[in-house]
Amino acid sequence: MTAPRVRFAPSPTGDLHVGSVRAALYNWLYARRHGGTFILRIEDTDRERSTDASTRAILEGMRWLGMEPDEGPFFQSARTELYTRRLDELLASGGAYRCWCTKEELDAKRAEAEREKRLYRYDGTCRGRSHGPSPDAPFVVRARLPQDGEVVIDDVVKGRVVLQNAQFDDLVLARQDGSPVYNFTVVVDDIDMRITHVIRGDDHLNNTPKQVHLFRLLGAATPVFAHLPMVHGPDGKKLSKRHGAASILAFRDMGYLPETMLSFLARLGWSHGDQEEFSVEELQRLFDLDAVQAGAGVFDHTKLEWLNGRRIRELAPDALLAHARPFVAAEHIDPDAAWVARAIPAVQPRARTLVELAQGLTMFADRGPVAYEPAAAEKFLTPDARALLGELADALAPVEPFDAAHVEAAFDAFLETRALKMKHVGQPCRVALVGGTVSPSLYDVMSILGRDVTLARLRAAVAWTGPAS
RNA sequence: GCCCCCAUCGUCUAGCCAGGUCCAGGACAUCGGCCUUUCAAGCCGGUAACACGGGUUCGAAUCCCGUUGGGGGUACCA
Repeated sequence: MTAPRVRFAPSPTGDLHVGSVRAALYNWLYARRHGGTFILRIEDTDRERSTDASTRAILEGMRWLGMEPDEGPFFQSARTELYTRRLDELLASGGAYRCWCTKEELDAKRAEAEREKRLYRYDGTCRGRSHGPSPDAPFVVRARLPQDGEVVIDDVVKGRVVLQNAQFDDLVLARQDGSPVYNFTVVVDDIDMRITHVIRGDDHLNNTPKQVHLFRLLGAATPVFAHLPMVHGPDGKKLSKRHGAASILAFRDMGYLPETMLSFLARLGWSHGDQEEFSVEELQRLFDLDAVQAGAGVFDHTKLEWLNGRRIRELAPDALLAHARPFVAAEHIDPDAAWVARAIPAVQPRARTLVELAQGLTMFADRGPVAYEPAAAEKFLTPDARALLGELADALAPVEPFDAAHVEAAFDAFLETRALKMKHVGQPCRVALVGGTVSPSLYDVMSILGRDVTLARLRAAVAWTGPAS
């Protein structure tokens, strides 16, 4: 087999959808797996709906995920000359013809067909016409498609699909203003770019027979087709914003790692035995089309979180911090502060997203008096406990160096001399230090806070006088 | 309406192509337990599925047909 050439061909009409990203991923992985070429093509033939912002979002999303194209990005809007040339060829060969039917006439016929509950197809009025009602009458260009017989598509994931030609219109190739239409530009470009495998969402399956005819009309061999199942939300409908998030950049902003998205999306609709987590390198080595699922899958946000948590725990603290910098800054914490580096390992096993990681850091920031959670303070900062905290502070004051191991030793000694158990001091101490009942290990908390802040917070608790009101 | 696609635990899936090794395996979630200074993490265990109906076969989750359900398409959108 010669090296495959595949493409991701999004239209820049909105956010980069995770379903699209998965299609891009499968193309990219297929290319990597088989030593092929991955091409990015922006299908912006619809001038009305295409936006620069959307193009930027596509490029940004692809870069974030590390899926850089080997060729491109190509913009269809810059390739009109090619389309015009191929259109002229088709017109000359009879593969296409001019159609002077007006939109109004066609709409009327369509409405009539609907009224009579007939299947509407273009009736071929202009198939045999050589000229219009007047020399300057506007026209569209239509493909001359076979009216009987069938097309067979041997789809890699869907299997053998047979469609009757009688169902297809003579589709429009170019609009009245001469601009080419999607189904035509796709085929022209797939030929021009020597695409060998068309891997895309199965919402395009119905377009495929028309495109197969265009390949033939243009004298080209058809590529291999692989139609991927859709990605649905929990309600079984196509995933969209109403399900929370559907844009890849939204997931980035929620604190998911790019590797998490790649591993998760790859696994949604594809599998390799029972393996649940994949590195990018493994995906590139293992991925193939034969293990792609035929049925649609539901995007399971919960499992994504679990996977991201796993990934966060695996990362080296400094690598994790590198990913988390913008999220840390968003919590008004300087990512370069020395204590941040100390705190990362402590909050790391508790975070499922980078947002949670950054939030977990806030309890260590020195921002004046600790704000106690009312219920926690009331329950644990009893007079007895507060007295103990004062003594604890005195016991801890001389610890040197003030790291987790030495703090723990001093803490144990304190407990022993007072014949106390951790459960008597633990939670009061935690509330004094971070304001609530949940935190990393106390020894870690204290060493991260440092001697001064630790002692200050402990002594502040001693002076606490009950609920403010 | 018509056309096309799909169908294993709540969810992602293994098994299906080459029928028996499957009273269906893994993972997320959930429930219970262990660990434990809290919360996580980790470990152990439980609940939970072959959509339905017909065939074919000694034997079907696996093959065939139908039904039902879901999704997609039906543009001078992509």
